[in-house]
Amino acid sequence: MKKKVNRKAKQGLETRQKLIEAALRVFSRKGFSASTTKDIAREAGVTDGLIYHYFQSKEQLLWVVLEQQTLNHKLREMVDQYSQFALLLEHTLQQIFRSLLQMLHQQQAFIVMFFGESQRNPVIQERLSEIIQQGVQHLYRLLAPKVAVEETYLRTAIRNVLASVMMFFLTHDRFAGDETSREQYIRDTVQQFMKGLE
Amino acid sequence: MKKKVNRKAKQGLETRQKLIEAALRVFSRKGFSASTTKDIAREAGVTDGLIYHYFQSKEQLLWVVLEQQTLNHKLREMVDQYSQFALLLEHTLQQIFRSLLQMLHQQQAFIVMFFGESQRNPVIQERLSEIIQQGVQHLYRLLAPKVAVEETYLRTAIRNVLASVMMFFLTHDRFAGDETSREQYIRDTVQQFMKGLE
Amino acid sequence: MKKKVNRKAKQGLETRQKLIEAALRVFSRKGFSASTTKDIAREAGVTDGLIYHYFQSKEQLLWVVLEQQTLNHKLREMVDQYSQFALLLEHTLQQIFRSLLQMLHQQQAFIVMFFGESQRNPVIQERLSEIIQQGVQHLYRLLAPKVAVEETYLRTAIRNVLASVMMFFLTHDRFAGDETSREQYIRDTVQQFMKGLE
Amino acid sequence: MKKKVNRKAKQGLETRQKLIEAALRVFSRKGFSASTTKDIAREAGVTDGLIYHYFQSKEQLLWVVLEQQTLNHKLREMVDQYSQFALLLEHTLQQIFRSLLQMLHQQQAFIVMFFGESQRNPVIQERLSEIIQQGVQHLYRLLAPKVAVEETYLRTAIRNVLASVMMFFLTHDRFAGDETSREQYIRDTVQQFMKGLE
DNA sequence: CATGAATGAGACTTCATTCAT
DNA sequence: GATGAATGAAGTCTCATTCAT
Repeated sequence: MKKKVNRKAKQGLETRQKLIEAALRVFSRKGFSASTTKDIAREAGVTDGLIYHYFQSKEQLLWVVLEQQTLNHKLREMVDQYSQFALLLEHTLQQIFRSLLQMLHQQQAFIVMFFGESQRNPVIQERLSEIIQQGVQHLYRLLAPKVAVEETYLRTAIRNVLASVMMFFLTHDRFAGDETSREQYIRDTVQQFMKGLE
Repeated sequence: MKKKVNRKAKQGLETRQKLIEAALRVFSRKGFSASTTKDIAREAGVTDGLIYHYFQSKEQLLWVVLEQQTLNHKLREMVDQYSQFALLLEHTLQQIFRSLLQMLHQQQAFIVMFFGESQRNPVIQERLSEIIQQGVQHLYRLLAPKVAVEETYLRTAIRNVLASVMMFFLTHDRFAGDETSREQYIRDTVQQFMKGLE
Repeated sequence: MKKKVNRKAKQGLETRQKLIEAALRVFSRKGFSASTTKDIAREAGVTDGLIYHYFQSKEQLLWVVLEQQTLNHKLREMVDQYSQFALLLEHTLQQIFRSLLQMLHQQQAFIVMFFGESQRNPVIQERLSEIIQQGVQHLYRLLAPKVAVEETYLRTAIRNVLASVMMFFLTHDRFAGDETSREQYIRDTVQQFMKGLE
Repeated sequence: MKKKVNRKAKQGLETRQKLIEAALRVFSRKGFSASTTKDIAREAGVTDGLIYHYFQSKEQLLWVVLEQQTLNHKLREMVDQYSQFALLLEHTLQQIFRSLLQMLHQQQAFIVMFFGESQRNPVIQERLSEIIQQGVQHLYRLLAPKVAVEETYLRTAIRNVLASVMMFFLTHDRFAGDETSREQYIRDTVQQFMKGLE
């Protein structure tokens, strides 16, 4: 008896999750407005109407997708991971940015969509702001003990370098995906960043 | 008789331009997909069907809007203007970024839309890439004679700082529009940039 | 030039009117909720979407239908018409009720729908109340000079007899449409009504 | 074992009844077509699918609701009750109508719905006709021995006065529920009715 | 008996586009 | 050049109904 309920409830949650992930993919691919509920349902392998069993509207589905999104969980993991090794700070940062670019590359479309929708929805804007805040914070914890600059200045520097990396892949990396130039970019960017903190 | 035709033709061009500008505003506000031709017609103060007298489709109207867009004309003007004065390079850059932020602030919505659409349309992507390229070029011409670093390194630095400024306003400036923190940001960013070129 | 505009505007109004009349028929036949916009469009001989060129929603279309409805215009005409002849009051009333039953018969479905919707929409309720009020008023003007009873009493009597006639056809007339029993009913009802005013 | 089955069967009947009553309320509130099975299930405090365990369709549920409905059971009780006392006929009728109005007030929405559905379903129409017939019959039994008029005439009078009372509450009583005017109405209506039978 | 996930037809509505005027 | 009526495909969402558990 109990089992039955559990199994059914579990299946429900699974389907819900399937829908969220499908929505993430479709929204990323086409943008929110151009995505249709039919697209999402097909992507999730269910029928149209089921979306509305789990979500009140297409809009609310977007919110859930964005809420669940944790772009900077991975950033945190990277920071934690690489900061264990007693590397030169410069090398640590290179490693982090290398991974970051890879991650961003996978989420590229999603991020652009996120920005686009934040434009016209304050709730989403808030969420985006929050995520960026946290991303900066992760790097700040790594760097603060190791460099001797004022807090605000350091935060600005971090924010700027994150922005740069993001823009790099948004505007460049995806066109010419060649390894060499990416490595060059990372080296140069880290160098500039470090010099800026001297 | 000739005059009449001319006047009519002129009026036609005016209407066309009115439509392009209206489309720019509406696309910026809502994104391409969520904008309706009715919205655009109303914004331009004409009736529904007229768009199709001047443009083949809503899509083509977007192309025309983007083609006409010259975000970096203004950047060039700024560079030209400020580089005349024999200011410290640092002050020149501060002036430029100050103006740039102001300009970006006005075009914010449009830029986000541009990015969004570039995501799913290669032609638009190309156009965006072109514009960025040119923007970098303008600053490069200003800086190349004055700093002693390798070309690629300098270009990367410029690209990065432009990206930073852009992101700053996309994610921060619009929330807290206070003068002080903006000035602080500009000072810090220019300082980092200059240090990175030493 | 002027003519063109006029002709087009006129055609627009005609289509609008066609839609209102089609909606009246369909709503009457099926009730508001069970009527589909497709039904209405087909009944009017146009395509689906056109409804929304003229009306904001199905609901608003209902309002327009009800606003335009003037059940008691005809009652007024009857009263005016029959009261000219120097008939016995009894005969005049018989004539009026005879015509009234005929009219109600044609509008039967519409009236039931009207009642049904008034149930859950205050605006419609108001409108219904208004129409009844006016209906009573028309008969009141005819009778007041000719009978010697108190105003409230007379109004109640009129309201009652109108209600009776209405109910008669709603619950009876449509089953057994035979002439004889209808005539009998009219005679009896008028007689009761007159006696009640003595 | 037997007991268990019985208990279960009993619970089943209870649930069935709960559903019927819930359906009655929801249908009354929204009309048949605008009521959803989900509404009904929620109103009954059960889950969606259960309705289809007890009823074949939403339509059939309506039939069961209407079959179970006995508007005139109460009328009969009233007639029986009040006719025991040796009151003046006029006072008896006033009492009856007073109670009737109260009852109608409670069932108002249901009645309108009943009429509405009878419009488009012959089976329901039949049922409505039957109920009215019986209502008239109850009053006829009370009055026939006490007044000296022809049968058809008396039946018409009863039918009319019932219709009046019904319409009164449908179109008036619900707006202005004040005691005084209701009492006035009852007095006037009974008076007219009695005069009509002289 | 009871649950609620799932289906799929179809409802209302929007909107790019066409075209007669 | 300009209007706005008309089209029809497609989109979001609802809902009666089924069924595995």
